[in-house]
Amino acid sequence: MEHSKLLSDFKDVLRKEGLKITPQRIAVLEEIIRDEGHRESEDVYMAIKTRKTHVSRATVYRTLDILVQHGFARKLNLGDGRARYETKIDSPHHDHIICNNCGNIIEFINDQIEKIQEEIAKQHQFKLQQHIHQLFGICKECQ
Amino acid sequence: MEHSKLLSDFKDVLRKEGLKITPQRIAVLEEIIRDEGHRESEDVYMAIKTRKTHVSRATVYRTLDILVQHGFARKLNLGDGRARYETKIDSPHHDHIICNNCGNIIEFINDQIEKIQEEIAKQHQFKLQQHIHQLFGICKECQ
DNA sequence: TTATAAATGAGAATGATACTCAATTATAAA
DNA sequence: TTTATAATTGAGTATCATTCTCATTTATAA
Repeated sequence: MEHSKLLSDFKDVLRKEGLKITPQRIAVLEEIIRDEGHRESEDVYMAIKTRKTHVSRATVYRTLDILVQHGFARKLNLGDGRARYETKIDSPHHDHIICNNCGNIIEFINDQIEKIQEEIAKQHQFKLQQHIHQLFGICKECQ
Repeated sequence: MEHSKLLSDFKDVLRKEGLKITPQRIAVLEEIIRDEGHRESEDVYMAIKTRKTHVSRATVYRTLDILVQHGFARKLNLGDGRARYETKIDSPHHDHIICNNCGNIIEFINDQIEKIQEEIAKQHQFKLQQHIHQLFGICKECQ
């Protein structure tokens, strides 16, 4: 999606929610839609500081939450205690393969698995809301 | 598996690893093979204290690690910051469906998904080691 | 321009888990 | 059975990501 469209969409969301448009919030959005992969909160914080925008860790966390809640970002839990954030704009649903050695993350999507998941949920009379599907192993480079 | 067999298997493992057989370690094993579902470390700790065995949280964590490392228990990460432990004895591989409302956990296994996972790993030239597959939704009782 | 409610940020709080190290204990050897 | 000793334990401290607090600052509507 076009950068300016995205920015104005975000501003619209903020306005609609009665939230203020601040340089910090814009900076976090910009950093996430930069689309540089699966970013930790600390990464985003440091990147913004490097770009000379004054921001705090608290605000980064708070803004990342807003982005997730409004569909601009996706939050992932890789089980290592640090959340990762990735852009959700122009990025269809996918799951992840993670290298246990170098930490490299590859995305995958499989329609058949998605369908089977729905069936499993139905079998157990669950109303499916989200899922986590992560494959862990050793990537080509690390073998 | 028979209780006494399990106990002696555990003792064998400890001996083989040069680890000592202590009442605390036995107590943690007993608590896990009780098979009362997906236990938090704190649960296990409290249960052991209730049974009048002197133990500390540190030892519970340390022993759960030993159990996981030697195939007596499985550790799961449900993304809420607290690890869960379940017996792995006589319990074939399975994944989990978790209710977002009441936290109830149901196990599932699907061979087709397992097979597809292997294919996906192969496609990306990953040597698959583990996977996490969790479905989250609202269970029958909570709808 | 002003009034004000919301946002920010520095630092403290939190909570699960890991670490430290002195005291205790299991075990192998005598 | 006793002894020597290396491993284990536990109380409390440390860690680390994240959240919270609240005084100060700022965006925005009037």
